[in-house]
Amino acid sequence: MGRPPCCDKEGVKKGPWTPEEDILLVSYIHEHGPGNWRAVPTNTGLLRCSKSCRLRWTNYLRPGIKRGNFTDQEEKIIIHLQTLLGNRWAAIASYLPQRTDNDIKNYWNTHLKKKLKKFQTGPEEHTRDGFSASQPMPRGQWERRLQTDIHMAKQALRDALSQEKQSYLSELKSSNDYCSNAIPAQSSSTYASSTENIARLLKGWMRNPQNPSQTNSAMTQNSLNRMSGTDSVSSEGTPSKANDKDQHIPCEAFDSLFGFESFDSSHSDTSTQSMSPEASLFQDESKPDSGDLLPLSLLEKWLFDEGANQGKDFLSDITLDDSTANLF
DNA sequence: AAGTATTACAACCGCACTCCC
DNA sequence: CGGGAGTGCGGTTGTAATACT
Repeated sequence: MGRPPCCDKEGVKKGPWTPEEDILLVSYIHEHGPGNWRAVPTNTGLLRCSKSCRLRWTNYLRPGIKRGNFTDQEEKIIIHLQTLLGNRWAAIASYLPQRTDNDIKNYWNTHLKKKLKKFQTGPEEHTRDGFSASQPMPRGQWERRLQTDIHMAKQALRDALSQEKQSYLSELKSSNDYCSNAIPAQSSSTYASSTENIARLLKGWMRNPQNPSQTNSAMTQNSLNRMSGTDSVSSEGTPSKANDKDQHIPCEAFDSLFGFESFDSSHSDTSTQSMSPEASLFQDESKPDSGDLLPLSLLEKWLFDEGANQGKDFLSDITLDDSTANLF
């Protein structure tokens, strides 16, 4: 007898989430916290399977998610880690706390794969020592590999870190001003946390609740995104341009609606200490160490930690450049 | 301007793993 | 210890948006 489906196939809605569903889900999680996904559809009245709810939360609604373009820095890190870990997107994502594994996976499949192919005109995709990305090694094996390869990882990542640190830091700094200031014009990479997603979503939704094109179930996620940005209409009714999409988004919109402080990653530099309990809860639920640490320093910390585990000679191996060293 | 191809990404599916009874 | 439930993860698909002809 096979395993029963995670939910009844009948009466379960599929496809893009509507703003109403998002709001239901977010408010439920706000109240009860994430987890026990099985109970979510029942308790919220959502006609979604528990899995779908979890996915929606972890991939889109969860606080601290950075969306939009990947920076060169992130690209390099992903490439390095993919080389080391294979398609272990969750593992890779854990070193890019603001990105979801799904996001990274998509980005790899749509961008990086092609990019690498351009450079690797050779036969099989990479295979440093015979392991192909399409044939990931067993877990125990790759962990052992990872340990033995830590030196190489360190080297590769250090290269990426030292090259990109400055630009990355300035970018992070910019993103930290997100709520209080307009997003910098140079920001081709959009930082749209779930807070903004929902806030914008609500803004548009409440402004035009009768607009069937925006509120009915046919509304797609993409249209949601547009509502939150490209296609959004300012309070004066002037359509905003795509490039303006991240400007002046008040985090307070969401806060006031749900009654808790913004758990947006843009406030992450203030750390969970200053967060509301709810926000902390969300942060805790998020990926390990998510949000509160610079992804970059997280990575470096990882390197150091790994190094510490590897043995004392590891650290002596590291010759960080000045800018990197100053981080600590 | 219209049709077609390509790209991007949200969401789904199914297997694997962990935990609890 | 075994089995079931819940969850995590990676691969894949569907479709809207965009680019190209």
